[in-house]
Amino acid sequence: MAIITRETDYALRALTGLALADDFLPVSTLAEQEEVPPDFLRKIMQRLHQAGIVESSQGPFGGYRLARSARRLSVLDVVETVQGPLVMSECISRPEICGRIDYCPFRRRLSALGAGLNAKLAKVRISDAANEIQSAREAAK
Amino acid sequence: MAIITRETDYALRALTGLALADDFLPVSTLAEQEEVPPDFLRKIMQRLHQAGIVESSQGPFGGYRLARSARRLSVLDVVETVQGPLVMSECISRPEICGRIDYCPFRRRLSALGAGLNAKLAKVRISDAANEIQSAREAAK
DNA sequence: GGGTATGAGACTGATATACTCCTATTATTG
DNA sequence: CAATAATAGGAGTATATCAGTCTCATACCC
Repeated sequence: MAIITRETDYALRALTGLALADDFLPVSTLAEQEEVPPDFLRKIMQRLHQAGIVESSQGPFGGYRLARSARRLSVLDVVETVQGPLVMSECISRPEICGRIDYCPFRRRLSALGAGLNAKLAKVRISDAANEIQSAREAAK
Repeated sequence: MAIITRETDYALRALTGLALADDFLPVSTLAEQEEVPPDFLRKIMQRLHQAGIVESSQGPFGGYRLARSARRLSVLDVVETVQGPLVMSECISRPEICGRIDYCPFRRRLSALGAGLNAKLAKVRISDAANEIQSAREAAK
C-alpha cells in the first residue's frame, strides 16, 4: 500500500513548480510542466487554495502562487491537506471504533511510530525540493 | 488516512491471541475473544495460512496456531501479508508510472522515510504484545 | 456417517481514488 | 463598455479498494 496518494504526489510537484516560478502560474502551464492531467490538477489546486497554501488570481495572466514561503511549507502540510491526517491505525484517531483502547498492546507502539513519521514528513520542505531542482538546472548549464 | 487497515488490525489481534493460547484455537473462539466478525476473521486467517504464518488443523479440536515463535513474527510481516508491501509512494515501487524518476526531488527523501518506517515495524513483535497482555493479567490477580 | 472445523471463493454495500466536464469570474482589447 | 479569451470554481463519474457476508466444499474426529 502506498502512504502518499497520487493526488498528494501531484500537489507536491505543482507546489515545487510554484516555488521555482515565484509568480502566478496558470494550471495549464503547471500541468504541462509537471506532467499532471490538467483538469485533475485544477481540482487539487482548489483544495490547496481552500487550505490557504496557495493564492489565486482569475482571468488572463492569473493562476496560482504560493501563499507563504516554500521554506515554511512541508510535505506533511500537503499530505494533511490533500489526504487528511496521517495516522498509523484508525483506532488511534477514532477510539470509538475499537473499545479495546485501554488494554490494546499495539496502540501505544503504533501511535509512537505514526508520530515519528509525521515529524519526519514535517521536516521535508518544498524549498528542499525546489533547491534541488534549481541546483540541477544550474549544473546542467 | 490510516496506514494500517482494519484487516491488519484484526490479524494482529488474532495472532496475539494465538501467541497466548499456544495451541490450536478455532476461529469462532478467537473471533469472540478479540471482538472480530467471525466470517471476516476466517478469511483473514486463510491469508495468514497461505503466507505460512499460521498452521491449520481441520475438524473437531482443530483451528489455527502460530507456525513460528511469536518472537520471530513482526507487525511488518503481518502488514505485508495482509496489505502488501508498505511504501511511501506508488512511484517508488512502480517507477514506470512516473517517468520523472531521474530527477524527482522527493523520491530519495520519501523512499528513506518509508524504509525507516518498515524497519521500525519489523522491530515490533507479536511477542511484545502477548507479553504485555500476560503481565497485565498477572497484575490483575 | 454425524458433527465440527477449515478452505475457497463469489457476492455486496460503502467509501476513496483518480479523473472529466461544465460553469462562473476576471482582465484585457477593440 | 461590451465582447472575448483566459482563468479558477465546483459538480459529476468511473473504477478500485475496503470491510464484510454468504455459500458450498473438504477434512477430521468420534
